[in-house]
Amino acid sequence: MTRKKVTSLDVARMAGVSQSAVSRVFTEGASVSGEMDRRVRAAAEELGYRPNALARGLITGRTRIIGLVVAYLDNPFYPDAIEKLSHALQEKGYHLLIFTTGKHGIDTERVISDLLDYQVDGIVTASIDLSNELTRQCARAGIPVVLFNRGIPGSGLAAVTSDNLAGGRKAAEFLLAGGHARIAHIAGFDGAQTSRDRLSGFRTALESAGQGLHALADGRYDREAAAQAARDMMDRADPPDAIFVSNDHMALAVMDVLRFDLGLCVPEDVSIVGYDDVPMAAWPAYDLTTVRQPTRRMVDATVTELMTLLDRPNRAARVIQIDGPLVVRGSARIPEGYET
Amino acid sequence: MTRKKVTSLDVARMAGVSQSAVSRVFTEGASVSGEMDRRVRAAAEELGYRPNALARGLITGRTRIIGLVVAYLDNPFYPDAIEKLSHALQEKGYHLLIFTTGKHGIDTERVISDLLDYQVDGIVTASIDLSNELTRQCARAGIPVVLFNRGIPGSGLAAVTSDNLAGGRKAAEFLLAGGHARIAHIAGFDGAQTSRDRLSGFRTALESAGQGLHALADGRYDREAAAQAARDMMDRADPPDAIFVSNDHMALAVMDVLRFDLGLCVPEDVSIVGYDDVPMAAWPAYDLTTVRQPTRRMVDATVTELMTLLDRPNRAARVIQIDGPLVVRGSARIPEGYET
DNA sequence: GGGGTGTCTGCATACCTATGCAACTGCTCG
DNA sequence: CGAGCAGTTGCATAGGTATGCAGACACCCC
Repeated sequence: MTRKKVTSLDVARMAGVSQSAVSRVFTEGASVSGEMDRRVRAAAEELGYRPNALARGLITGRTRIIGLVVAYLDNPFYPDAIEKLSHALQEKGYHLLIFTTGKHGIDTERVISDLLDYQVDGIVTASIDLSNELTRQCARAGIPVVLFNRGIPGSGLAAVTSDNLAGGRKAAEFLLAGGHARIAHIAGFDGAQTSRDRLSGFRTALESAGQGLHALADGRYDREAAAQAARDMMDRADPPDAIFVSNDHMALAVMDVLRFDLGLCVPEDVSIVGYDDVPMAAWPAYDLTTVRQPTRRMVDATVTELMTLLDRPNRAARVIQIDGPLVVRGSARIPEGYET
Repeated sequence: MTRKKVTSLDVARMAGVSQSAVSRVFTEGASVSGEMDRRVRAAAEELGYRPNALARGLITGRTRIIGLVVAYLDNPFYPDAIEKLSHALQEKGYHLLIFTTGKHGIDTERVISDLLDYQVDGIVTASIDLSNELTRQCARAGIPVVLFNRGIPGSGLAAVTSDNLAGGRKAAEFLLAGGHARIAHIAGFDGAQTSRDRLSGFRTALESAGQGLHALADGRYDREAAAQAARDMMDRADPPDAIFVSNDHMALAVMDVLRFDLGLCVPEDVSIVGYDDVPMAAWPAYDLTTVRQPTRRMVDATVTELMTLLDRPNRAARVIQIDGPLVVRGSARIPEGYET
């Protein structure tokens, strides 16, 4: 019923040449005559032959597989990025092998083992914070790692993020220009450098304007936690008149709480600024002012860095920060002079 | 700097046993004495040995890799499903290798070739309609295929969907019970069986109530197309008073158009019913009445079917339909006697 | 004590391809 | 005309593991 697997040897026999010849025809940069090329390809076509990527990987030591380690996909920023990343890698003949960790990275250990078992050429992580243990293991195996949308300062690992410090600053300047007096922040997860940087840039800008951070809470990159944080903040004696939320995913939850739980108006009662510019931020139901993370450029940088490290494993890993604009919409009071 | 790769032979030498012994220790179901097991594992631990999945796959013919073919991830139903699918497969020692096709499946051919090159054990497709060509190639290679959230009748391929006919019917009955007189539908993509079934169940139910479909448009599973379709419908002399939209992703776009473009109220002016019950459907800004697709159960069924086909490739593929409830929220007029 | 049974182990080989090396061809150039 | 060279090709081997086969061993029971 189902045909036997067809190998390069089968093709060689049919074409009356050696197995090496077949291999060379399908190997880029090998020396093959036009005649040979024609005969082998004809035979291959007829038999339906395609080189076995595994056997190839076994011998070349390069599998053209990139491991993608990801904790969750409910923040729409990630599916979008992953789709683009997969496309970009596919262009270059690479593919993504997915490894999901628990939301709190419990089983990271096992995931890493699996990862190494598959002899992946490189690793991209997203929506996850890895332990030093992992770092060490991958370095030891000589596998390049690129952190996407996260960074671990001092780890020596390559990382691609937006310019989170600048982004936080832009949010602060915008809210200050809007004349807000009680400006709060709901952070992502205080173990994540990305979140810390956004906070740091935000706070610094507030302080240099002579204003302090009015309130601070941890939303743990989770809708429910962010919603609760917002409720708590608004429940205080002097609630904030503006909240910068560390990503859009949480910001939308905060807007829902303000409007539907507390009956407040955005931006009249409270201004909201998010981070990411996910597609939903542009939807009229939210119309969220937010700092854009240039997904495309971040993905391109990730791919470029990865390819570079594949070529030269010993080159120092780079930490790349890509600047993104503040996208002004309707969820925060618009100061004089700002274009929407 | 970076250590050499450590192989089973290295472990064997250190433990003073044969390479086969090492292999057996790491092979489930092989016969090994307790003493041997201990010695080998100790040596393996010390050297940091892990079996090479590629070499293993090459010889066993099973890679424990499942190819996932996906066209787009912007409909949040898919990221959610993929995350669950990845988890479930990981439990069983399998992993997903991603292949993205263009939104309109242009480069399906190349994708299939790549897929086969990697010797995947099985294939899952999502958000995509495959050509018969693909079907044929995979069958020929003896690789089981499971279509997720799509089905191709008569193809003989395994498929897991919700009960789309019943779902369409439920939507119709709900809208009929709500007393709507001009009931329209915005379909997904008329090449997709899933969409056709939803329409068919919907239309049949309307007709058996003596009512016809008031209007019909194709939203191509795309936000923009769906929005335009809604505008066109509402622009007619006798606009609908209810619209059943073939998935939530489009339904949310339709609600945005109605409210923000046309200044209409939902559900007072127009009732909206969606399909999927994506997380956002429950958000208060939309509060969308929708037919739930039980993602967890669909994923479980997909994994089960896949595992079964891996064991017995010749067993007939099954088409599995999983029933999901209508989740009543606030986007459609609620008839007497319905619980919210 | 011998034959049967069951458990472990090692040897040798197979899986499929890429590649170093040597041999061969046809050619140019001195 | 011979040396040298570039371009092709085949041979043989490597890459890391799983597994059939046969041998070794222990054990039991008659």
